[in-house]
Parts: sequence; C-alpha cells; structure tokens
Amino acid sequence: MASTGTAPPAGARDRILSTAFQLFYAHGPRGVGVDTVVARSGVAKATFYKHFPRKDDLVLAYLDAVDQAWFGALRAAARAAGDNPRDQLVGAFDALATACRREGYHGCAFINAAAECGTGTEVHARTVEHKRVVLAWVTDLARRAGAADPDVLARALTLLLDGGLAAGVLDAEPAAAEAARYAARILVDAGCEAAAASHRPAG
Amino acid sequence: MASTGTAPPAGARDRILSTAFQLFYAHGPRGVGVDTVVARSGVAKATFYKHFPRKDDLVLAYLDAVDQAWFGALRAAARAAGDNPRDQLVGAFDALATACRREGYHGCAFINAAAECGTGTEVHARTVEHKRVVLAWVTDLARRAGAADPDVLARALTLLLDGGLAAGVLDAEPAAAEAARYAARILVDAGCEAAAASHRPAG
DNA sequence: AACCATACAGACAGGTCTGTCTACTAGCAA
DNA sequence: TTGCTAGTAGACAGACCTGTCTGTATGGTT
Repeated sequence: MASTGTAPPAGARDRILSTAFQLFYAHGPRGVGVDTVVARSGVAKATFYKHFPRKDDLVLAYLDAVDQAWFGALRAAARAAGDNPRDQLVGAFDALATACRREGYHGCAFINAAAECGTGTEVHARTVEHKRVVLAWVTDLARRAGAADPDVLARALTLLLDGGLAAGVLDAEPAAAEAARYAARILVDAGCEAAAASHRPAG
Repeated sequence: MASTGTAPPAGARDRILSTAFQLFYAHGPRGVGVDTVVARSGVAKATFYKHFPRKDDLVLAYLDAVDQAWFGALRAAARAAGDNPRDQLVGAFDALATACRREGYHGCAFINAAAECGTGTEVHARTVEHKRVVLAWVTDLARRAGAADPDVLARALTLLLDGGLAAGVLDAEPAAAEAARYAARILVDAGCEAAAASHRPAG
C-alpha cells in the first residue's frame, strides 16, 4: 500500500477523473483536449486510454460525478429545511444559492455539455435522464406537499431551477438565486393552498 | 441587378450569415468549421474572410441576428396580449411556446454559445448584454404593471424564461412552456396584488 | 479599350485533436 | 526465475481547423 515516492498518491483513474471534472466544468468537454487532461493529471497517455477507451467515456463518467454531486446537494438542502414537504420544496433552492457562491461556478454542467454535443449523442441522453430524475424527485415532493397538480408545480419549479443554473453560465449573481427562492415560495404556496383548502373539512 | 445564372441570388454576406445561422444554432459555433460554412453557402473562402476577417466576427453577427429575432418575438407576443402590462408580462411567454414548437428548436442560442466559449470572450460579453437588455425590458413592464418590487418580479420571470429556453436544449416539450406560462401568471398576480391593494383607496 | 471591384476555385501552412503504438520500469505472486 | 499487472514516456498517423495566398472570371465605369 505504501507509495514509492514517484507512485501516484491515488489511483490513476481517480486522478484523471478529478482533473477532468475541473477542466471540463470550466471549459466544457469539447474545450479540453485529452493531452491537457493527461498532462494535468500526471498520467501516461496509454494509462488514460486504458481506463477510458474513448474520450466520450470520460465525459460520461464526469457527468455521472456531476449528477451525484448536484442531486446530492439538492436533497441535502431540502432535508435541511425540515420535515414539511412544502418547506423542503423551497429549501432545495438553497442548493442553488450555495452553488452560486462557490468559486468557479459556471452554470449547469449538464446543460453546458448538452449544448456542445449534439442531439442523439450519449451525452445528450445522459442529460435528459438526469433532468428526468430530478423532475421525478420534485414531483414526488410536490405530491407529498399536497399540491393540487404536482406535475405542473414540479415542472414550474424545475424550470426555475434550470433558469437559475443556466444564468450561472453568465455571472453568478446571488440576486438570481434569491429571486428563484422567492418565486419558489410563491408557487408552492399557490399550488398547495387550493388543495389544502379543498381537503380541509371546513374552509 | 439581374443575376447571370451562376451569380448569387442574394449578396454573399447575407448568404454566409443565413447559412451560419442555421449551422451555428444546430451544432454550436465551435462545432461548425469555416470550411463547412463556406461550402454550404456557395462562397469562396477569400470572400468569406473579406466579409468576416475572423470567425469570431461571424459568430458575433450571428448572435446579433438571434438577439433581434428573439427579442422581437418576445415583444410581439407581449403586444399581442393586449394593453394591460400584467397581461403582457404573461403573454410574453407565448413566444416561448411558439419557439418550442418550431422545427429544429434547440434552446437559447446565447446560453449555448456562452457555454462553449469561455468567460472573458466577446461572445460571453454579448450574451450578458443580451440578457441585461431583456431583463431591463421585463423590469420596465413589471413597473408599469404596478408590481410591488419590479426588480424581483422581473428577475423571477426571466429565470422562468431562461429555464424554459435552457430545457429546450434537451427536448422541446410544450409542457414546459405551458408550465412556464402558468407560473408566470401566478408570480405576476402575487407580485402586483399587494401593490394594487395598497394603492387602492379602499381594500 | 483600360481599369477596378467583387467574386470564385482551391492549394497551402501551421496548429490542434483523437487515438495507436513501441519501449521501458516497478511491484507482486507462483 | 518467470510472468503478470499497472504504470511512465513519448513518437506517430490521420483528421480537422483557421487563416493566407495565388490565380481566374465577370460586370460596370471611365
């Protein structure tokens, strides 16, 4: 287990992936060459192609890492907002504000990648899948919050989320994240009140 | 003025620009080479470089064309919704639905281009400027609609708009556009009601 | 007729990108 | 010792990209 000094501190694959994560997010997958990733991660080219036979394989691994990180942050922010599903729906938007403040924030990695790679590519498919999973999660939360129409409410909230993320490509303005949270509260209240009123025995 | 048969039906510059418009929007500026634009527009390479000394000049001209088209569609949709500013704010979202249904719709050209080209580029600056102009227009409309806080309402509405556009990179779902319009109505009503109530002589 | 602006056709240089290939090194296990 | 695994170092082919350059044709103007 002991490294020999010149040996990598972590596995070559991990180093490649974490280097790619930074570079791909900052400049887009298409904006970073394999040579750059190889040089920056201190790995031989043959080693690179052993772990990731094609560059696309690395891009997909990168997107999986992003998916885990972002979806995880979303759920953590919701959980931190308490037990009430309505508060959780709004609280998820804290993840947006947190991401906004992070150094090097550059918008939604999925949308950026999908914008580069054309329709019909694996990258595109992976992005669609990611958005579908997030939408399903929000829809479930909206249902548990007692929304009159969970589908429409969830769709509106994810639009808001995507808008906040997309705007991040331009400039990480906290005002955008705050406006998103404010709007989310209004939409959640409006979407759940009618149902709550009709469910209540007495108006 | 009469063409000689082999002569171009329109000026070389126009042909280049309209070809670039299609190709750049479909594959992104970085995904289309100069050679492709030259070949598809039936123009000599020297002619191309005479009108657009660098490829970036063509990209910027493309973004200007997109800006005119999209901002124009936005204002037209708002105008079509009537004279009431509140209705106009909501009506602008019809432009999103219309764009969504158009063949080859692929999201917001500005966000896509900005995702490819890095921060600090002219493309990035042009995108920021475009979004700034749209935000200012929506803010003005929100003020005329009597919003309690026009800045926050406008920010929320543009987030919704950007979200709808960004989602278009993945799939042009009419459901997203409908949800955006629905959410816009709620936000506008919520943002203007308080002000309207306080402005009214009697509650 | 002479001249000039505009455009076409296409070769070319210099660079970057992906992916393959050869040759060498070190640790570990049978 | 022998062989396997995982890695380093770097040359190389082939494709593609931007931007320059030479040469030709055509129509209008003086």
